[in-house]
Amino acid sequence: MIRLSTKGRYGTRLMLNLAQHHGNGARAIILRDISDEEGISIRYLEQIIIPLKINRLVKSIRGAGGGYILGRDPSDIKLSEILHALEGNLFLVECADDPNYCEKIDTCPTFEIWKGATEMLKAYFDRITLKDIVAQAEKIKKKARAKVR
Amino acid sequence: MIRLSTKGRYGTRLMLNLAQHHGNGARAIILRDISDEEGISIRYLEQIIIPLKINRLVKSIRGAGGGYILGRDPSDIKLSEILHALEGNLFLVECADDPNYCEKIDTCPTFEIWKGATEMLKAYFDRITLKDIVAQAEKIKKKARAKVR
DNA sequence: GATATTTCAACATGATCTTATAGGATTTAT
DNA sequence: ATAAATCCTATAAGATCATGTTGAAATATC
Repeated sequence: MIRLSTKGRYGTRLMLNLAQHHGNGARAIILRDISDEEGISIRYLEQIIIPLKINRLVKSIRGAGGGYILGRDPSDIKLSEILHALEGNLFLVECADDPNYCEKIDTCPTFEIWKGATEMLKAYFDRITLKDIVAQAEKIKKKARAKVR
Repeated sequence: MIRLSTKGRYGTRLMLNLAQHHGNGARAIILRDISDEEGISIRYLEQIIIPLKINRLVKSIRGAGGGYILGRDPSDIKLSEILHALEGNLFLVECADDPNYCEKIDTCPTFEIWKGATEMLKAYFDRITLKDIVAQAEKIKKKARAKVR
């Protein structure tokens, strides 16, 4: 299967949630709230946020009144960075990542194909920032409200 | 991880191998030979070839002297078809495939992003035929020979 | 200083998927 | 009849996914 893992999907929603609460001195967000809003267990969120913290995409504030905030402005965080932190690298095949993975790499007719697909995917996720996703969310919300009226 | 499974990779090499032996009344290829050439166990190849057979990308000939041949001409077999047979759908996320997978789908700001990536991947694999991969393999072989001289 | 809140860390567990191997049944050319 | 193949089913190791448990460390607030 070519499938984005739950880590990547849940982590993106986690970051989106933080981005939506981001801005002018807003307080830190606790995982409990994200868990409730996104329907993901706290335990799993705790695991997912570790690589995001290591890659400085989020900052943690310990103790009472603590929580998490974005490490940078949403306009400065690319989706490719989020996925890279969570999924390791985005390579579709092992051999595009590790040259020693397969000794046939120099004569493999399929190598270039997988590599090309990988680069295309990466470029796609490079073009999308957290700010874009927040805007997309706003758009959807507006549409939903318009429908109700 | 976004990763192509071994089924997809091995299956593509299997099909490439058949394509390289394809043409004017060539006899059927047995898995034993593909196993030796590609370094993949026969038992595993047997499993991989089942969906290829179901999707009529290969034809099987049972009994002694039997083996496998391509179901159609290499120029008429798209890589996307091979991967679709082996990987189910190429959808990067479950929800792009199954509308009932997640009830938030209508309001999910990330849905369109994953869907877009999926469509881009599919279009990429749609443009590549088995014939193209055979040509690529020829090119690599020529280069290797030139190097030796 | 005591308490409550929250992150942080190290495991453990079960479910499911992926990867790979194995044994034997069936079909067919010779 | 025999040998050469595909075909079918089972199974096991390992990885991933998701939750749970226990508790330590940090910090705001009373």
